[in-house]
Amino acid sequence: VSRQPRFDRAAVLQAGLALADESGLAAVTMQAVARRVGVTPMALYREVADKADLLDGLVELLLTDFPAPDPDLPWEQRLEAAAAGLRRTARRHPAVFPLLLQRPATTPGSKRVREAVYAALAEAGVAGRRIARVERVISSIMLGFLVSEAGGRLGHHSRRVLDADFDHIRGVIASLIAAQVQASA
Amino acid sequence: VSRQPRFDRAAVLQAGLALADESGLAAVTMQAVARRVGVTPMALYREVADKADLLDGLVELLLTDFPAPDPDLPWEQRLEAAAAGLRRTARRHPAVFPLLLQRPATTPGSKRVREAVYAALAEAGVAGRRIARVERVISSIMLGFLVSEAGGRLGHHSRRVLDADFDHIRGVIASLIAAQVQASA
DNA sequence: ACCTGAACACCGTTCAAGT
DNA sequence: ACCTGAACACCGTTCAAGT
Repeated sequence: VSRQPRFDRAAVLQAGLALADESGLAAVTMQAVARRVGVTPMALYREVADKADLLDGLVELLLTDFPAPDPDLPWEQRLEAAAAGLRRTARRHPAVFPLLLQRPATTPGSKRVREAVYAALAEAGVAGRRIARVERVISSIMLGFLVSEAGGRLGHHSRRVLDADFDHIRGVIASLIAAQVQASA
Repeated sequence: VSRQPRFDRAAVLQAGLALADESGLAAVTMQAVARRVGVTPMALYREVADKADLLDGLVELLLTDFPAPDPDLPWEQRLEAAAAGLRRTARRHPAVFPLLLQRPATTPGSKRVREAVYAALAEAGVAGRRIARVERVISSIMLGFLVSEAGGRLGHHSRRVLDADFDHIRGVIASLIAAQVQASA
């Protein structure tokens, strides 16, 4: 006689993300998540190995909720779409977003995004042996800016100022790619 | 009759930094720091407002222990020296370093580094109205890479691979500055 | 099979008390 | 003036027990 479970892993992660969005990462405790799910803290351990696993799950949520760009678009627009999507994710989940920079990029979600960038770079004409490095440099630049922006390191500048900063970052990445295409010819 | 204190703020921060270096940020608890200082946890509250203040102090330690470049050098070499110094700090204190990206850059230590970059950019020929933005972009790029490297996001690549990545980042920053000098002329 | 209650070792922080 | 002891509300996690 198997009773049906009253909640699943998705519900746990959803509750954790909501808490982080509302009250910061420190508010994501096993007890608070459990209360939100409507269950005792110990029940969470069925869906989640421990707290680190819960946090890993939140990062994964950010990465997978984030839409894959339409593969029919030209590579420039796919990269633009990915950058815009990542920025939207950062703005929506500023408390969790910095964790992206502190965990190994080996999860399915981060692999999926990385492969999309690889494909765009190959299509742009970057030599195969250069692609992995270019992706590491691009993602470091992009995440560095977005975490700075989301974490408030840059101070409370107006949206206009931050948008202009973001445009500069995009320009830097575009000319970096152009230089790599040149070097690959 | 004023007894002389058995420890000061510097000793508290030093103990906290040592713990972070040896065992990670999670090991920096008030109790562990106190044990290391040789005192009860409550005694720390004389030197430190609370735990957040302790962590702020660690970030500040990183920023001030970091050497100011010789002002007689040409601006290119001052920026190179600053980049190299920051990378050495990141490698020495990988657990604390990511916090640099998550706290407002308004402390004396971060102001000091920022002003040094401002001066170098001005000397390079970047227009005054452009300087603050260029600094925000440069520091985001640099910190994004260094936190990725220190935090292990990039995986366990060899030192040679990471050095080459770092060279690419330096190149990106150099051509960004060149473009801004051009636009300022 | 799924969830809970009780328990453990720890955490940050307060406050009155000791010297 | 400087530090401690006792206490509080919380934390992550375990394990045996309930249904």
